[in-house]
Amino acid sequence: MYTFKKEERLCNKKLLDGLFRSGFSFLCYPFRVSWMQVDAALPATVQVVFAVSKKRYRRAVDRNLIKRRMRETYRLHKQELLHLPLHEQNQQLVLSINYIGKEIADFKFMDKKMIKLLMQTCDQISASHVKLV
RNA sequence: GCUGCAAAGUGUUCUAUCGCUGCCUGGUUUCGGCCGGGCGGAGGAAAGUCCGGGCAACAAAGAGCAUCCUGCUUCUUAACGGGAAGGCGCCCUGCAGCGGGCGACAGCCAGUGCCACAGAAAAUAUACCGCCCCUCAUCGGGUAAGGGUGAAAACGUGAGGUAAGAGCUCACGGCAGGUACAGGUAACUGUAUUUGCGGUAAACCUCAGGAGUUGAAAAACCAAAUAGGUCCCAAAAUGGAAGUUGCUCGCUUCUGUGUGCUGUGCAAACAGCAACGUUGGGAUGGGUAGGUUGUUAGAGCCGGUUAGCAAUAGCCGGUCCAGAUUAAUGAUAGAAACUGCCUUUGGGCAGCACAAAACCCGGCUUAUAGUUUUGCUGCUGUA
Repeated sequence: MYTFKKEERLCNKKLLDGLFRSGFSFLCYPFRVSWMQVDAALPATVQVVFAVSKKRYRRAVDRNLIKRRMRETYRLHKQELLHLPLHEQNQQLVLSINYIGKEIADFKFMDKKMIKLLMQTCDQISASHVKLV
């Protein structure tokens, strides 16, 4: 349920390249999201990657803190907001979430934004699906 | 007691819920998994990547030259540009000692160069003022005692000496080199004697010692997939159209097909040969992505003991202590320490440093809230 194992992380280099080259993207401050639907079988319904700019945050301690908060908020909400709708539509997704905020946000703020982000993603996917059909 | 400096040590803790990662392990299974349990899981600097080593691959007869690095001595070590002890110089300090701090601290008596501005002159003294001699005077000659300049002025003071002067001579003193003796493993120190007297080697250089190159994205291995390379074997045609047949295969006819060479022919063209290409099969070594090893039992850590002034080393006993790889070591809530501020002495509010392993060690450097210990400077109080 609230797990976040290796299968749910995006490690495949080819998929990553494809995501950044031809995926869709939108902004949901303080995050920037890129996503792409995948036909080939994945080990999990959604594979995700979190990123924080090294240019913006010089110290490794800060980057770690942001990534951990992002991961935690994603972990708590992904099941009901992302996995269930996708499962109904029989879709698979790769996702990247970039942190672009200028300051280190606290947990509550990130939590709120992550819920919004996930819902927005779902909307976009179903919209594109309808368009294709 | 306070303050400052230096050195050494320490670098918040606990509970609940939900997770991540490594190892061990129980049950179940349709052998894909599923449900559990236990034990570990960032640092003193993990940082900067500045030195040194292990390890790995490649290179390599030996010697010299070049280039780069190091530079008081002895010791320590796997090694070092690190460390320890000692020597010398400078500073704290007006002198000496104690104590503390700092020092690229080998050689300008091998050679070459450089020394801004000012100043007459910055090094075999081209003499500005001055002094002395000669002269009626100028010119000329001697002179580094004095003036002024400068970061630095021809070793300092006194005497002799002289026309005036000058280490020219002498006495005392300063610094440097040589020699002898004494002490010390040595750097060096002391005494005697002798020779000399600007600085600069983070100037070239000289001397002594050292350095192969590249780094875990090193390197070794694994079975598949994809595209292409090379080699071998086989097929000689192949595409299109028409006919034959109920249809397909097959067969027949017509037509098109790159390069080179040879032959026939005036030419178009035809025939033959060659490799290349085409199709199918096989082999091969490399690249990409993936996985495993390398990769955490080590110059390890803790305690004791022996040797040593110490760095350090030996011996004995105990112990196993992170291992990620788009990169784990967390999030939330509550409580307790600690530090400020407020206070109605119940408490309330705020803060809690610097900073994240990436093959592994030894150092150095830099960052660091608090707090503990030791030493020292300064101030103040008491006896």
